[in-house]
Amino acid sequence: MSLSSRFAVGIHILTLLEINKNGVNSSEFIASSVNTNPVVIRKIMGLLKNAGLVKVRPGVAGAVPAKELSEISLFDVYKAVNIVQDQELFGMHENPNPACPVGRNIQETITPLFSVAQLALEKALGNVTIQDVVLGILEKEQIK
Amino acid sequence: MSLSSRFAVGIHILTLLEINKNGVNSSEFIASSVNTNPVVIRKIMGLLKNAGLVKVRPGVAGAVPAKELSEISLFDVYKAVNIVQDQELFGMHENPNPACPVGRNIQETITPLFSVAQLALEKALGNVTIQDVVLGILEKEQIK
DNA sequence: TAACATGTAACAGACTTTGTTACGGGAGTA
DNA sequence: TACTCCCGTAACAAAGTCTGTTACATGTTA
Repeated sequence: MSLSSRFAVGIHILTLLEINKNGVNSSEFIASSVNTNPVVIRKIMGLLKNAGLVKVRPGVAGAVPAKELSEISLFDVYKAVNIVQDQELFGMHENPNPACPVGRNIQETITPLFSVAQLALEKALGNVTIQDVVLGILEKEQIK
Repeated sequence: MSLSSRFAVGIHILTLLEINKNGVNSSEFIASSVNTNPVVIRKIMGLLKNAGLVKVRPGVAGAVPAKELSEISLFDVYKAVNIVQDQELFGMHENPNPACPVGRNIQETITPLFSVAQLALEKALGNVTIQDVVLGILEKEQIK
């Protein structure tokens, strides 16, 4: 089971805005790089826009970053594209039996433990920026 | 989007084995505590068994832990119930365009970054044991 | 006004999870 | 042996999400 690829696509989009900064980054152009439908890109772009990561205007072709890419972390993108809610990375079974000591306490016992793990994940994502991804790609291109 | 509740159920099962260690932990009994179908429990129990965490025998009612609960971490359970594969916590879009510098490099650039985050998550899970969960539940029972 | 891009609703197909029923086969007891 | 209980597993259905598509309204520019 994997989390939605919206996250990876969001990173792809932002990275592409930089690599192709001299071109026009329309949803169609981006879609051809990601290899998907332009509507998929527009939906994700909308999420990035709501999060204040990109600027897009209806009717005007092309999106641009709303911040320095070195100030957009993978965590920002992860939050923006909404693949996981707070405290909800790990699914919980509903309505365990309140007549059982385990059933009536398991949720509040486990929740903070799950939270710690989720926060560790999110912290790791906060340590990397889109700029890092851009540099990684440029390096790989140099080598080739 | 949340990861499968099999993980939470697996923890519930192992915890219950301890709390109800003087009783017979049949799939039906456990199912009533978890509030699900016995078959769901048997399936998850099979995964725990394959991972060497519990002992169960066909035809014989009841499961018992195969190790000390202080030596079973949440990470062990997480691996056992198979909610996430290695390097696959975050979904990736397939077949990005190889004609684009971003498309042809994004996967290998992102994969190690995702890996670091996933490992941080898993490490956090490794720091907690089922015994900790058992103690947490006992504490909550004392207070009430 | 014409041409083009974004924003969004609506829907379909694919996939996974969760819950069920059904049944084969092992284990223990009378 | 016959009976009963339970685990193991296959098969299937319902529900939910993701991903991709079509269609169309709205906004912008020439």
